Amino acid sequence: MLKPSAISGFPEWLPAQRLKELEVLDTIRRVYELYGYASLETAAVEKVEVLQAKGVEGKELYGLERLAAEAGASTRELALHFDLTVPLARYVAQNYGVLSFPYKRYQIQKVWRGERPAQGRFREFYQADIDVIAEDDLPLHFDAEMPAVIAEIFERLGINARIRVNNRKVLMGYYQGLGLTEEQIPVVLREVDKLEKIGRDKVATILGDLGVGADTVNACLGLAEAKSLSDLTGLGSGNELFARGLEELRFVSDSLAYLGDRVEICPGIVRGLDYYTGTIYECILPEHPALGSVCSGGRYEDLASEFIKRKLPGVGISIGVSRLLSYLFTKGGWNPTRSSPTEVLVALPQEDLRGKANEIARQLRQADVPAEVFHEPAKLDKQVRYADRKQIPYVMFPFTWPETIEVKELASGNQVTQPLSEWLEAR
RNA sequence: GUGAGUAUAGCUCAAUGGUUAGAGUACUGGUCUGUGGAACCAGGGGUUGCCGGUUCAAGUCCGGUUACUCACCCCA
Repeated sequence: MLKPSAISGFPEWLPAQRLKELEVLDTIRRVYELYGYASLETAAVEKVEVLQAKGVEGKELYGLERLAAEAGASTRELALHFDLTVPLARYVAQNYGVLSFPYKRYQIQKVWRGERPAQGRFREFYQADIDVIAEDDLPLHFDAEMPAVIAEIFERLGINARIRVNNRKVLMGYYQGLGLTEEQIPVVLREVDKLEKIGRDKVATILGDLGVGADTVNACLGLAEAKSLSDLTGLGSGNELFARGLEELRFVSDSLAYLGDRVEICPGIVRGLDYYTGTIYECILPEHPALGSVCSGGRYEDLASEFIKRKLPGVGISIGVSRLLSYLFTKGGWNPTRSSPTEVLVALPQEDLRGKANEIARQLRQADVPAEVFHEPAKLDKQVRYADRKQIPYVMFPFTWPETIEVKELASGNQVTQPLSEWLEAR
């Protein structure tokens, strides 16, 4: 017999958790659509050359091949997508002629990454992306829309989250103004990004070891520790890029003022992917910052230059749904108990009541109430216990059908006898 | 990729190198054939991850291997 075992990094939820996951996915989808984004689903598989077009390392990718592939056949052509942005770029380039721009799409799919799994970090997980792609110019309007959408989703889900916004131009301009070279900037950025995690002193030491002068180190940390727009005025040594970034950041900040402290301007955040060129986002849970970002994204100047000779700027953001759920299930106090969508269990006390039980269930379903009939005549305690275990809220008994129905509400233990139509109305 | 740890019943874990590997929990049945959560009783459930070695004797010691977990790196 094969031993069943979990594959590390490939999460599988229990029924109650999956139900919750669907709720979350539905909420995300609903809000995305409320803002006018259209759904896109792309193939799980892309050509390796497409996936690597934006400089992704091969070791992150899971290749795809037939187990019984003929000897000599090339087996390194296809791989599972590791994010949803690269497939989007390919798709937009391919369908450029028939899409209307700005193209607003959402995409909720699993992605795969060949990483070592850890708390909140998976090899297979859901991402829920939205992006807007424009031709030539993309108004800043959309940079401000991203956090608005995300904030609304978190609000509907009852999750306390903090969306942080920064701008790559601010970072690049600032560091250029300090006289750092093109080679130094990415390295310095990566270290500065650890400020919150390892503390000011350690970052200063590391930067010093990289050959950055003491004054410059202080200046780097000065930007990273800025907490608001006003902390930035007077900085930047007159650098033009910095000034433009600041302008953009101000526009976004002003547009999102109504969200209060759910969105904060945070010049310390960096984001890993280097194709971001303007606004960048990340999103943390204040109650568990160690989990890392549960949602991030940014603006890029040119989505699909590898695939098409058109300038297609975009801005997008992606929710790490699996990471978010893993947190909510373990530390976030979400302990879903409902393990079935059934709202009413129709009891089947004896075989000769089967017709009545089936009819009750049919009428419930017609009224859009998920209902199931117990699968065999059995003692009623067993049937009620079944409903209890699955947290099915109601059990109906068919004895008095069709005039009335006996309904037991499990949470309270109360039982009433009334016509089904009355029960449906009161619901 | 680097470092450390763990592996025994479906799950959580016991068992000094020594009889037939136990407990809690979960499951099934009963006490209780018109109604859940409790209690009590009974029952089923194991190639101790895998391969090899040491020993009269290995769940236990040693080597290897695989998987999993945690931290780092990085990211959603």
